[in-house]
Amino acid sequence: MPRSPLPRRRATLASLAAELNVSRTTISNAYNRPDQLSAELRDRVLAAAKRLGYTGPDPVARSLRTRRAGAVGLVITEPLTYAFSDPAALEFVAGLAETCEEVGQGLLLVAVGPDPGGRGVEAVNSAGVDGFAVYAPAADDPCLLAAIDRRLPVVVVDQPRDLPGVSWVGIDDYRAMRELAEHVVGLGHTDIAVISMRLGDRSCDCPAQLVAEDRLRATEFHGQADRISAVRDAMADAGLDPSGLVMVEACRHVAESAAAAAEIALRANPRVTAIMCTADVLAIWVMDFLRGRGIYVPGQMTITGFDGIPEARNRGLTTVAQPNLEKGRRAGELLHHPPRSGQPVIEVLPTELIRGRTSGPPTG
Amino acid sequence: MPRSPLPRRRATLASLAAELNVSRTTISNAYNRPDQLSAELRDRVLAAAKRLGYTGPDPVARSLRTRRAGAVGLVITEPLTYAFSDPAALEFVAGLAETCEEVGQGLLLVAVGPDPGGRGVEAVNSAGVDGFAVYAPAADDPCLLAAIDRRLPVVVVDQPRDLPGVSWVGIDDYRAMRELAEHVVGLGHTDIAVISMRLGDRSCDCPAQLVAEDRLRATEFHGQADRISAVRDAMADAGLDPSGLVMVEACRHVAESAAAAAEIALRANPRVTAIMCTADVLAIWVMDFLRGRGIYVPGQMTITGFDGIPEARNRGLTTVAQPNLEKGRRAGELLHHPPRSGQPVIEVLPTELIRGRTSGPPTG
DNA sequence: GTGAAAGCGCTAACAG
DNA sequence: CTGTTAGCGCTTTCAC
Repeated sequence: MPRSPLPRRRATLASLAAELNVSRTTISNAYNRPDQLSAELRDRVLAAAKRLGYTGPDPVARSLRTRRAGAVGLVITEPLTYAFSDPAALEFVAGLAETCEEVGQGLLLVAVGPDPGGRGVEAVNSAGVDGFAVYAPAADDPCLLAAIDRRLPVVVVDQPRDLPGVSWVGIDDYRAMRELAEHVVGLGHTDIAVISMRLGDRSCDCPAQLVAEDRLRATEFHGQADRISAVRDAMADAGLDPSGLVMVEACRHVAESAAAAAEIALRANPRVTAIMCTADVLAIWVMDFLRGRGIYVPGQMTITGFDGIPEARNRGLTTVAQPNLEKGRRAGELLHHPPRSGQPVIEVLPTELIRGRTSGPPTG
Repeated sequence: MPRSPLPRRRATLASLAAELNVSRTTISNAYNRPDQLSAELRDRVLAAAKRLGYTGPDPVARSLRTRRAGAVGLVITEPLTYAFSDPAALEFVAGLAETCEEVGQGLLLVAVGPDPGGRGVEAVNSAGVDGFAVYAPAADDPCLLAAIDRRLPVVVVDQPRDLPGVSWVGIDDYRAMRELAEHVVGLGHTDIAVISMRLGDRSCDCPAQLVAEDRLRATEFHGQADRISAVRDAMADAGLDPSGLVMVEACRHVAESAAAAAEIALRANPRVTAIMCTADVLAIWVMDFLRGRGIYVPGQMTITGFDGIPEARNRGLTTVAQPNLEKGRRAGELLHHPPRSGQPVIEVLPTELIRGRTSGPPTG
């Protein structure tokens, strides 16, 4: 038998079989069913593999054959840089990653990119995965639709909630924000502003803007809308005029946008004594902005957040905590062990009101 | 032609071709080479695809055929939860992710898990990727070796640096830390401690421990060792006895471990006036610990970090900043466009000493 | 225990 | 512009 010192071409299962004069099945078994062949033969196979630089069955070919990719996909419809700047999102990813680690699956970050329409869909369609988690997309996001079309297990996180036949993991946004708003209203605030994340597509080119009634009604970000509605309802229930609520959206997920939103809110109604943000990062950015303006929290301004990220706790932010890590874990479990029934699962996680040091009664 | 209302089986390229009475090539072309067929035919194909629920060529089969997976793998040899708790690592990931986004590649987080020997290697071997970035592994980490054995483009990040034939991206740990140490020594400190990340495998069950001379020499974490050596050399050059340097390793990547390390350092030499940490997170945890002990920084204790994470800047930490995001970007570029020569690339990124508010002269 | 046969779903020449 | 021909590297019955 001629000895090939350095195989030019990558070794394959077939070439190994040829080298050893055994069938391909035997090589396959050596890797996948060690009990199906003698230990001695197996050792010979493994030795030859090492000699030829064969590192085991090609993952792609195996996936094609077994129809299992060994990874789940995570679709985040924001640019990854933004996503990575929100600890809440990060905690979710960590939770999801943990479950992947536990079951030995990979986690594929699907590169959606800034242009969601074109390449994002393509990326979703060409992801070699066994299922998708889609993180808080707009209800009409093309990537979300593409993921669903792949007909793999999908779990939608946070929003939209009402997709037929699709599993969902999230919280009760309305109830959580309602409780928080009642706390704020209960403190005696009558002039309130709410600052939300963007409510429309990414085409908006201003950093922040006032939210008109119909924009709120038409938004594809139901979670954000629910949180805003909760504030209005809490006001109405307390006998305040909900139409007085100043609504501003921070169009981009950066500090400048949040600052601009705060500025707009204060300008829209200078008597505002409480700013409720729909995310802790927003609240923190707003607080930084206020500090620059010499406005004290909570003395002159009550600030609330949403999410319960570590930094919020450190800074004593009044907020609603949601179990972000657990959300990731639940999503992972749903993906790794899809319900046999094929029925979608709706999983509402608990939230907890945290009365911090950033909320207090309004000052005359 | 019988019309199948709801195809039981997932539609394939072949079934679409049969349905339309065209060849498989034509279908393939409709997706991959739109210019190779008439617009009219292409529309018919796409329409039929939609009708049959065909979302385009199966990514796995395509990968097998084209020999390109469309994703790069990121191997982090720490449990993902730890990795996600270090902003420096996160920035690296963000940079890498950005480049993936730009070229439309996926980013596969390879689930190494807590047990690196067994399943970790398996995970690396079964990752369907076109290349690996391996983040700061021990020089003898089995996953690192496995990644290299896959014979795909590999770029090692931070350490180990001297792997033959493997690209590397990182900084000059020795020089960076040397400069920082000279700053500290220059302030007049003579009793110095250094707290490093773990230097051995994960089997150590204490939260922190003193580092013996031979452990330092034998560690597989060359980057950490270089940083420690730099401190000693700076001391020696200033006429101090480097053997007086208290060396402690925080065995786990958590606050408790850092606190324990600080405690050990202070007990080993109560006259210590400067604690140099090999990571900003360590420094921050140590500062939190000191605050609890009522020890003021920098009045009673000088603290330095390493990495230049945002929180370090916010807190005025004296540290060495390294371009973490850029590191991720460079790694990504190397993976997406491997040098045609096949020659490995060694990329040393610049660092910058940041004199913050946590270092000052020692108090008598 | 081991081997032979039959594809998984797709793309890349190369003819027409 | 369209079709034919050959696999990519592997797993999996099913016989032997």
